[in-house]
Amino acid sequence: MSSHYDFKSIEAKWRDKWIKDKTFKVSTRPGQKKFYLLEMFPYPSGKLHVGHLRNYAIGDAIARRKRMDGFNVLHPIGWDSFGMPAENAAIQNKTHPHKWTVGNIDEMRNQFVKMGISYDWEREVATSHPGYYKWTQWIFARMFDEGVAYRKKSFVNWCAPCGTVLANEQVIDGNCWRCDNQVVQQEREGWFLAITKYADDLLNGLKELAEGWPERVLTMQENWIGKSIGAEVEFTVDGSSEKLTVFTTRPDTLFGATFMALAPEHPMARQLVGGTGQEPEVTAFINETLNQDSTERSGEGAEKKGVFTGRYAVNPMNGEKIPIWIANFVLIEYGSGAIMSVPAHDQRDFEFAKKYGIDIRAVIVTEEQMDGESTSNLIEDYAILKEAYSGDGIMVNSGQFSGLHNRREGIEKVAEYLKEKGLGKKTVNYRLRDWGVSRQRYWGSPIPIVFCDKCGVVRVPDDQLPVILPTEIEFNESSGSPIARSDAFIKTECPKCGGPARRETDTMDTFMCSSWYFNRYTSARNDTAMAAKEDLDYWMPVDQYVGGIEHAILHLLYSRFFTRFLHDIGIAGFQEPFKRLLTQGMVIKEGAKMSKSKGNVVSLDVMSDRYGTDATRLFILFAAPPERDLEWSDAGIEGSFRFMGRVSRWMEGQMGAIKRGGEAPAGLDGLPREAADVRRAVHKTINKVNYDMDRFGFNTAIAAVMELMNTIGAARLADDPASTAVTAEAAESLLLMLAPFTPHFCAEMWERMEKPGSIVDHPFPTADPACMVEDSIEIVVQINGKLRGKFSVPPGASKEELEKLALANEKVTAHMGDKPPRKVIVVPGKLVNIVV
RNA sequence: GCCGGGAUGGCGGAAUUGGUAGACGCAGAGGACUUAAAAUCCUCCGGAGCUUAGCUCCUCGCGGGUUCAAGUCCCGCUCCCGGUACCA
Repeated sequence: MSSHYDFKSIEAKWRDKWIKDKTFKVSTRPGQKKFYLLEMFPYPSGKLHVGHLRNYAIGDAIARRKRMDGFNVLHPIGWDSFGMPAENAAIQNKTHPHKWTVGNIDEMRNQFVKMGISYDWEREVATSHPGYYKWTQWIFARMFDEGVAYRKKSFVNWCAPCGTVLANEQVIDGNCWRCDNQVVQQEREGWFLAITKYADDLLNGLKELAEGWPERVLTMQENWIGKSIGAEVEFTVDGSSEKLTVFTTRPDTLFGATFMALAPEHPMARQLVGGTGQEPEVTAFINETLNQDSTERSGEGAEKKGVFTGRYAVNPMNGEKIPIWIANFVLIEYGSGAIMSVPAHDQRDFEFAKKYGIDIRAVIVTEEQMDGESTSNLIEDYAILKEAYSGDGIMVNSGQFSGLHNRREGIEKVAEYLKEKGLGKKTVNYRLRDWGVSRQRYWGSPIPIVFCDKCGVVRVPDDQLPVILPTEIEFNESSGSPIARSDAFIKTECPKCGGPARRETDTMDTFMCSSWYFNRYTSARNDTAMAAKEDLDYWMPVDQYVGGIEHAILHLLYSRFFTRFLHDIGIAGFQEPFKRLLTQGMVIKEGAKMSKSKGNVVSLDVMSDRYGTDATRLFILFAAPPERDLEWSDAGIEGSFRFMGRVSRWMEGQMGAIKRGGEAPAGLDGLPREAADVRRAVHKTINKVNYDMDRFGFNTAIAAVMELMNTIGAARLADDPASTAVTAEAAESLLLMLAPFTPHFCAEMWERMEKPGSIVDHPFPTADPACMVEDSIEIVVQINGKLRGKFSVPPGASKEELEKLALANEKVTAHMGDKPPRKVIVVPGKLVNIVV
C-alpha cells in the first residue's frame, strides 16, 4: 500500500477540520437561492453498513455540488429513534431502550462523521427526545381538536409477537412489516387519524408531483388510495322497514342482480335471520368465518362460501325479491359491507351463483351479439358458460333502460333515476382506510390524552406538553408495556375538573414521528413552536428528497397527509413536503438485500479502513445508476481505489507545473497540439459531468472523469507556459469534479496545490465552448446502413463536400462495385449513408 | 388478474434527439520492472468464419413492422423484478 496516498491521515485531518470549523453549518446568505436536500433519516439500529452508505453518498454528492454552485444548502440528519427493535434489544440484553438507542446514535453519528457527509450537526434531531416529541404530541393535539384524531372500536390488525396493533400500510402480504409473523383481526378500541378525509386531496396532489417524483411511486400511491366512482343503492328488506345499502360501480347492471350478499361482520347479519329458522346455520357460518385468519379467508384461491339468511330484499328497479345471503368474500371494510350480486357480469358473483344454484341473468350483451337475431336465450347461455362477462355493451332485460350503451349512457341514466326516486345516489369509495395509530408498546411517544370518569376523554393542554415517557421504569420480559403497569404514570389529575384521571397508556405509531421531522430541521432548537414560521417559509418544501423505495406508500403518504393537515390549520404555507424524490435502489449481496437480519452485511468500517471512505463512496456511486439495485462487489471497490491512486500519483508528479500554473490563453488557439487536445478533453468532460450530475447520473459522471484521467495521464505536455497552464487547469478541474464524491482527498490535494480558499466552497467548473472546438471530426460512411468506411474532415464541411469525399473513399468504391448510388443521405458532422 | 419497471460481453454497466453497439470499471490472458512477491506500467479481451498484416458475417430476450438507418419508434410474444388484489 506504500505507493498509495495516505488516505487514513488525510481523511482524519479533514473530517476533524470540518467539525472544528463547522464548515457545514447552514447559512442563509441573502441573494443566494436556498436548496433543501434531505436523505430519509435512519433508525438507529446499530452500526451502518455499506448498504446504508448508498443513501448518504448520493445525498452528499448532490448537497456538495449545490453548495459549490452557490446555494444556501440545508443538509441535516437525525434519528427516527422510537420503535420496537429498541424494546426487543433491551429485553434481550437486559438494558433499557433509551440507553440502547442513545448508544447506537453515538456510534452511528461517529460513522457519519467518519464518512465526511456534509451535515450541519447543530440541527440534529431525535424523535425520542422530549424536545422533539413535545411537538409530535402538539400536532396530535391539533388533530384531536380538529376531529382528525379520534377514538373508535373496530376490527384491527393485531400482531401477537409484537403485542401491538398495526396500520393497514404495515401489513405486508398478511404479515407484520417488522417481524413478518401473521397478522390477525381483533376488535379493539384505539386512536385513528382521519387520513381518508384527505383521500381526494392526496390523490389530486400527485399531479403536482408528476415532474419530480418517479412514476412508479405515484402509481403505487394512486392504487393505494384506490378511488372508485359508483353509486349507493338502497334495498328494502321484504316484510320489514329495514333498509340495506350497497355500493356498486356498476349501477347499469342493477336489473341483473339476482341476490344480495352481506359480510359476516355486517351488523344486520344476525338480526335479519331472526325467526326464519336459518339461525343455526347462519350463526355457525359467521362464527367459523370470523375465526379464520386472513389468508385462509381471503388468500389466493380461497373458496367462496355463504349461507342463505331466509330473508329477501326488494330490487328498487323492478320490485323483484332477491334472496339475502351472508358470504365470506364480502368485506366489511369496503363500501357498506353489503353488495348486490350480478352473476352474469361479475366473476365472483358468478362463481357463487353457480355453486349455490342461484339465477344468472344477462343484462349486458356485446354490440356484436346485439346485431344477431335473438337475445332471448342469453340466460341459458350463461348457465353453461365458465365466466361472467364484465365488459361493456348494450343493456337488455333492463326495462326502460334497455337498448342503451351501458358505459356511454346507462350508468349515468340509472344513477340519475335512483337519485330522482330517492333510492340512491352517486358516491365515491376509497380503498384507503383511516390510520390506526395506537400502539400497545412502551418505546414511543405518549398520546397526550387522559380519561376522566366525569369529563370523559380529555386532551392534555398545550402548556403541559410534553407528556414525558418515564425512563426510570421497570423493564422486563412480562408482556405488555411497562407504562401500562405503572401507577406513577397512569394516575393523574383531569386537566378540566382536577379530579382523579388515568393517562392513555398506548403510544403513537412511530410513523407519526417521522411524518413531520423535515419541518423540524428548519428550526431544530425552537422551544416555542414546532418550527418558526419564517424558517418554514424559507426552507420548505424539501427540494430534493433521497430514500428507499420501500417507503413509497408508508412514510411518503403519511408525510403528505401531515403536511396537508398542517397547511389546513395555517402552520405550513405549502401542501406538498417533497418537491422532488429520488428513490435509490437496494444494495444486494448474495442475491438478497443487505441487512443485519439476513447476515450478509459488508462492514463500512472495514471498507473504509482498507480503502478509505472516499474510495468506498466513489465505488458505490460508480457501480450503478442510483435508482437501480446494486450488486456489491469487493473486487469492484479495488478499481475505485486504484483510480484514486492514479490521480494522486499524477498530481504529485505534476505538482511543479500545477503550482506554477499561469493563465491559459483564451480557447485553443496558439496551444501546442498536445496541450490543445488535453484542454479540449478537460472542457468536454466538464460539460458532460455537469449534464450527468443534473440528472443524477453519478456513474457516468465518474466514468467521464476516469476517462479524462486516462487521457491526461497519457499525454506528455511540454514545459512552455501555455502547456503548464493547461496542466494546472486540468488538475484543478479534475479535483473540482471529484469533490462531491471524494471530498477528503480533493480537499487535501487542493491544499497541496496551494490553492486559496476551501474547495468545498469553490464554484463547480463550467465548460468553455471555445475550448471544446474540434479541429477535425470523423465522418462515418455507411452503405445501406452498414458501416463501410471513415474519414476525417474539418468541422463545418458542407453536405456536398461530405458526399463527394464519401463517394471517393476507397473502401466505399470497393464495396459499391459498379452499382450506382440511388440515394445519398448526409448528416453533417456525423455520417454519410449511401443507398444502392 | 391488474398496474409499474426491466432484459445489452464472463460480470457491473455505457450509448443526450433513431446515426460507428459494448464507454468506464471488474474479472481473465500475455508482457515489462523485481532474487521473489506486492504495487505499478504496457498489450489483448462479444461470437463465428476465411484465401488471417486483413476481410466477411452474426450479435442488444423472441417474432414481425416503420425507416436510407432501430438497443432506441410501432405491433405481437417470452421471461424476470417490484407493487397490488375476492375493493363489488
